[in-house]
Amino acid sequence: MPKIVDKEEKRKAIADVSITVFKNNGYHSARMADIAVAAGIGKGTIYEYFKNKADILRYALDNYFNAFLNGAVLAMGEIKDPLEKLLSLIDFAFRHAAKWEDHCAVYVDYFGTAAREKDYRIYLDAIYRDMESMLASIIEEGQRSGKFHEGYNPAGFAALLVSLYEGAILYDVFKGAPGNRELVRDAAIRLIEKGLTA
Amino acid sequence: MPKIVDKEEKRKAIADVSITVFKNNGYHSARMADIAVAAGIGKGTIYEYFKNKADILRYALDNYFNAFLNGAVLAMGEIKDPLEKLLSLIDFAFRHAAKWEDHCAVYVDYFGTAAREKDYRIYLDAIYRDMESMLASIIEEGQRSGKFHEGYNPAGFAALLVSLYEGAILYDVFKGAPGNRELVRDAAIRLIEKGLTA
Amino acid sequence: MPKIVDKEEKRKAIADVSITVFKNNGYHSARMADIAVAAGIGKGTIYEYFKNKADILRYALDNYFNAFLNGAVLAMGEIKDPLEKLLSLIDFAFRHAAKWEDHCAVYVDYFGTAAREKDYRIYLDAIYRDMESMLASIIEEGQRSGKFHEGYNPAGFAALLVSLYEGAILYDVFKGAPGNRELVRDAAIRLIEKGLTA
Amino acid sequence: MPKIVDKEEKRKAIADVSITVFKNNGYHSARMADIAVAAGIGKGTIYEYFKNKADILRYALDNYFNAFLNGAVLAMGEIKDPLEKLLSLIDFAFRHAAKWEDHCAVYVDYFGTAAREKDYRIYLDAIYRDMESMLASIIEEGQRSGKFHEGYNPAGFAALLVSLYEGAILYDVFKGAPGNRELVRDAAIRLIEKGLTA
DNA sequence: CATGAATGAGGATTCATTCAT
DNA sequence: TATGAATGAATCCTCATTCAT
Repeated sequence: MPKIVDKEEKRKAIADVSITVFKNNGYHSARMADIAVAAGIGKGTIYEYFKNKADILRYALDNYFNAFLNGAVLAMGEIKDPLEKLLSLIDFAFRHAAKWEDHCAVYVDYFGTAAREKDYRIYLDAIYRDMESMLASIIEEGQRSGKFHEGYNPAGFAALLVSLYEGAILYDVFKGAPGNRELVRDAAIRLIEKGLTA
Repeated sequence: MPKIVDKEEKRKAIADVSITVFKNNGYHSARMADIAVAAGIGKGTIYEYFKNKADILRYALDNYFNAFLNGAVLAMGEIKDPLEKLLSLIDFAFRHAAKWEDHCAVYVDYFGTAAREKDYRIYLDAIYRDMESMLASIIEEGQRSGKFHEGYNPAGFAALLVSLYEGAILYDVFKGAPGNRELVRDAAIRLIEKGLTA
Repeated sequence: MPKIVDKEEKRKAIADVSITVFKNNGYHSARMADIAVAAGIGKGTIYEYFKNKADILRYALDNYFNAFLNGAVLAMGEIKDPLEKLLSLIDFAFRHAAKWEDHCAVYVDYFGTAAREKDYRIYLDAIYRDMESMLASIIEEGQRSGKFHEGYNPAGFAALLVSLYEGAILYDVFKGAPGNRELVRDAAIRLIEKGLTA
Repeated sequence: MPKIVDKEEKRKAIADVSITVFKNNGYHSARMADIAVAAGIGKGTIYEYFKNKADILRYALDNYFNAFLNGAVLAMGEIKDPLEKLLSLIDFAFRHAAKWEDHCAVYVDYFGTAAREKDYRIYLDAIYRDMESMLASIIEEGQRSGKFHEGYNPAGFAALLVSLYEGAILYDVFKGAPGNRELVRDAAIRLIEKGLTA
């Protein structure tokens, strides 16, 4: 089934180009014509691969989220120690944000839409829930083994970690100052290490 | 003589209504007609008080930021102890976010615009810089007095705190789950207390 | 009846200011607010003196046309010789255009409107007819007395003179080059003198 | 492959229709919707061919002016005698005005705009300068050869001719009386012949 | 009389999407 | 499959005019 491969490949290519356009112009201001030009195809052709403008955004960020989830599983791997596992996850998360920088920038627009439109919301909700339960179980694990401080509510700490991550991404998107990401990451890792362990 | 109107009061009233409309529909989707209807005035009247749609957003969030900055100064007051000062600031910040819930929701859209348009960016940049330097000096103070751990880069920790705050706001906007804010806040305060102190 | 004098005086004052505004911005682009500011009165006050925007234009150019007609009669005075009479009229016409320079500039806009709207058209038509019959009778007089060349159709020559005058005004409005008016006037007078006399 | 369209042809078609609409309603009052309906196309389609409303006007009158300039050169052709050359030019000019009657009617609006907006002004200025220098050199030629009266300032006479022409066009637009154009033309030709020759 | 706050009809323009080729 | 010409719904904003004070 070579055709299908081609089709999927072109979908990805168009989505990648779109992300750049979205990043530069903003999702709302970006015109389909801009994408077509950037992708070197006709305007109509986009609609052979995507239902509409929102569909491109959705698809592109699907990839971003899937890569995160897959990468997160890989990052934790067979690590037994909960602290090590958590730190490996955090390390991966920051590397992921750096690698998918453009997607992160567009994520803000996606977020705004997602907060309002039901379908998007449900979808993003599920992702966040996944991330949080993943984190919460690590926290619980650490607390059970006596390595993490008992005072923390696992769900609350998980939500805190997600918040921190989202905030760091957004802030970096806005700032774009070189070295800022690393500064924040180092502070975060140290703080978590010192503050979470029993 | 014509009707006498408190221009500034009416500006504020329109902006307040607008924020609600922006929150519900999103800034981009919200139509000037929606605002006019919600405010119980004619479409044209809006333009007597604001140059354009963006001007309303800007004005509304100006108030939000100014209230934050003023409140932050008040929250720190005469507190000498750096930890107490920091915690008071954090406590205020979360209360501020709760009080200005609608503005927070719209803040995402503002952020997206600000990241792209020069004027907005400069303005928001200044606010962030203010917040960070405020925080960094508290950290330094704590480190000098030996109360805070020496390992932290003050600027990095300040950026982390801002990130965390922004992330918590955004996450809450998205979630909107009752009790979530408090869960995150408590975890944050405990983490900072435990992790930052020497 | 002092009130009426005041009212009429203020009408004139507003109309004069309006002509300047119309000249600078063009009739269509000029806003009632501009006129109010320029006149140092409130927007609503204009409507105490004029029915609407078009009414101001109409009134202002009424004055212009009336002054022309009155001045023309005066310029011809008791002059018996048809050539002298014609030249005196032409001389006056050019001086009138110079004196009412701003009105001339606005006249273009008026003309465009007049060409389209019935009421305006009828009015302007009457003025042109007056001017033409005035001129035609001078030509006929000159031809009867054997001083003007017989070959000219009086109505045709009158229309030519009006055309030339309108054209000179418009061209001058556009050019605005100093000395241009005089150059055209001298050429016109010489041409008419040489070409019209038998 | 999509429909193949001769862009330039369609541009011309839309512009032609627009001129009719402008003539009937006036440029300012004419709505884009009117043009679309008259052209049998969608409103949006106009913008595929023209940047905006002003662009249509500009394009249409570009054609008008270009046709004039080209026709003028043709009309003068290889004619040696300056009087003959001038009369041929005048004859052409009047025929041109008759042929482009609708454009002439719209020309008034263009003129009003051109007198105010810098870009338009520069453009129209250049055209007038061309016409005048063309005419002035004919006058000079005639004077050198002793055929034209020496008393005329060539530039002044050229400006007079242009004024007369513009005035005749405008006056005709306004009058629209049948036979008027010919009456004016005949008077003009006779006057120039008699008055200009030595 | 004078005012300017309020209004909403009106119009230019944009752009996602469709569809004939 | 690819295209881009065509479309019109959608929306911001302007400004002449009204009218309560």
